Amino acid sequence: MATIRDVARHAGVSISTVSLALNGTGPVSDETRARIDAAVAAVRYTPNLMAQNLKRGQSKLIGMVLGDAANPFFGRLFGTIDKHISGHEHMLIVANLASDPDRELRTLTLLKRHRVAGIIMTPLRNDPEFAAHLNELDVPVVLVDQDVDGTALDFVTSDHRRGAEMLTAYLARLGHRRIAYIGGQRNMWAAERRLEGFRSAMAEAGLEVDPELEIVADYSADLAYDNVMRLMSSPARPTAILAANNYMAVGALQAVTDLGFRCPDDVSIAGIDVVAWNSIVMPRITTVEQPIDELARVASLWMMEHVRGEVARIAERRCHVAEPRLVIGHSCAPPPK
Amino acid sequence: MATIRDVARHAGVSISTVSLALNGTGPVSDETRARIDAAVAAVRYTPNLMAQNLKRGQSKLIGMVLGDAANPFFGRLFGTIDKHISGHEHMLIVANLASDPDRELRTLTLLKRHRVAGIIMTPLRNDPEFAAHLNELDVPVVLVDQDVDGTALDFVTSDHRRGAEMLTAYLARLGHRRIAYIGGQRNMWAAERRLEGFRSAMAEAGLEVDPELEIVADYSADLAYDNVMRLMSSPARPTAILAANNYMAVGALQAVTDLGFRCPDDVSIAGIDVVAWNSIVMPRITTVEQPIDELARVASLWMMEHVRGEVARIAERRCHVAEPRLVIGHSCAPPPK
DNA sequence: CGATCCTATCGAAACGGTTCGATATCAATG
DNA sequence: CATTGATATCGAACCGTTTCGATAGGATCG
Repeated sequence: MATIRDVARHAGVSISTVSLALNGTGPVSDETRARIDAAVAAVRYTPNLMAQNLKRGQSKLIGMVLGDAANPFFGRLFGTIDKHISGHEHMLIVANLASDPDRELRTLTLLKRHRVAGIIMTPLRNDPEFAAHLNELDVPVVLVDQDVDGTALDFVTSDHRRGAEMLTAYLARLGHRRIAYIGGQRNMWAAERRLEGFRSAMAEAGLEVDPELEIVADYSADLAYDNVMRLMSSPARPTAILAANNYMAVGALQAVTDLGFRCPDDVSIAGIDVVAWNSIVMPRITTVEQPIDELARVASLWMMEHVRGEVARIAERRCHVAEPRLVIGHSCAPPPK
Repeated sequence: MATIRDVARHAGVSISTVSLALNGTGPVSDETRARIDAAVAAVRYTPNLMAQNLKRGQSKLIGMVLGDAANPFFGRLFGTIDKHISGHEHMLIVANLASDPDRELRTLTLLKRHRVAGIIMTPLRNDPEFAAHLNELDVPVVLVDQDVDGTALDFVTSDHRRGAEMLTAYLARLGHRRIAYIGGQRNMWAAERRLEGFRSAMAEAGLEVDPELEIVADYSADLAYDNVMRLMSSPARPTAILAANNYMAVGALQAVTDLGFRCPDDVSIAGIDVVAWNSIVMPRITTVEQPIDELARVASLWMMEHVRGEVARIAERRCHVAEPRLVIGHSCAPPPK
């Protein structure tokens, strides 16, 4: 592969002159510039970014760590962030955790070895050991969707608590009293916020939470299916089910359908963050949507500010909390008499 | 950030010894090794991959170019490829074309500047100019899903033609004679194969294709919606609709539903590659599924063979054609009397 | 006309590693 | 005891750039 030396030789100038000409730094006569351009084309020169970055001390690479690439939420998040980032001749190194928290530390280390200019991530873990690693990483990080307690990193999220509140309050207004909640892992930040929102809205509506109806299903459709099967087979079954993410809403609807119940006639179902294909799900599920584009825009913007050194590393952490949007579908109705 | 020099100074040895010890190349006494390990921990040394790669002449980065990150097909493809690749301490630089063919060349150039060890891509363009660029790129490339005529690059795909044939034949067996086909862009490789499959299966069944019922909707849900609205409003409306991808199947079902028709009673709908949420779409759409995991596995395997130099650049191109799977749902029935 | 200042170009030193060819030490060999 | 061969370590060159300081020629100035 052609190097800058080949260009210099071909154009009959020194390599420093080639560098000056190509980067537009330093004065170069028009005639020399023309000869260099011709040489570049002749030897098919493509600057070696690894060498440039090594010399400049910073790479034009930004790490992105996704919780689960198969989930459309992350696909849209990545796509939109890529749109913003790639305009600045940067590129994204993307790693997929596949919902496995054990891969998280190893992934961060690998990204650091690549000397990425920054990392945008949706963390899975939220514990002191992980927070310590994050703090010692010495690379700008913007967290998206999930916070990590004990760090002072920029954080962009939608208001998970408020989203759960909106849906719960909506179900309560319809007259439901026995509302089941299918939640995510207990130690994950967003899951905790959603659970808080559910509980607070229940209390606000003067309703009691039956511990039997508060399920932890780890964001998995299968676990949600099994649990809803069990719940709905009990005589004290709920009249409404609130699922904390899109997968679990799918699992819940499937279980309800398989048991021969009709939704929303026999039981109402609402879900958080049911994206994309929701438009053709019958019945269309009532949901709160996360404003993914807004999250991506702010995260990219802040990351580029870090990369350009426009924000001091020690500066106070920034938080952006986006408002979720309640989308009424046809999966909720007043409870059966 | 600590360099190998810091480690050497701290351990009281030369930098070459540190390198030999850390890479396990060359003999190092146990005592020295221990001192070096201690020094690494003390100065918090992380090897600079940019420097290593520069010296070694090859990066541990593999480029991945996605047609449209928001489409779950690409999310799952990326996730599975990442699983295979990252086991070999490689990482993926991912770029999203967002269905815009104009970004394709620029993206490839940028990846080449990063000196990626190889590129896995789902191309959008299929024209001689693009093929020429690909041939001159001088980087191992594995194409997935879409071929580019005029190149001899490794190619992994599912049998698009056969998938369309299976669905068409299925509809014909149910008794449909007026079958509409909603296709993708005419110049895209996979779209052409699917169209071929539709036509061949129609001929095979002794059915005539009404040119009015062969629609090009560019893989867009909105265009499919508009076109199906028009088709179904005509007196000579079809009794079955075959959509060439998941988005268009959704658009078609939506249009049919909005017009007050019932599926499958009034009109049957089948789609290619309706993934993920299909399990709760009511009615569940009959579809052929692409074996994404198989595509990802073979593509990763071939790429790693290229990276390790196990396959000559001039070798004959390899093609892997995976068999799609017909998944019968509830969206198809015999035509109304 | 000598001093001063651009302008255009160049040589050489980095950047942070790897690796090849010394060198030094020491036990085994004939 | 001189030779040989491991074993452990080191110095220096190199990967492909950027960039700083130096140089040389020509125009401008007092």
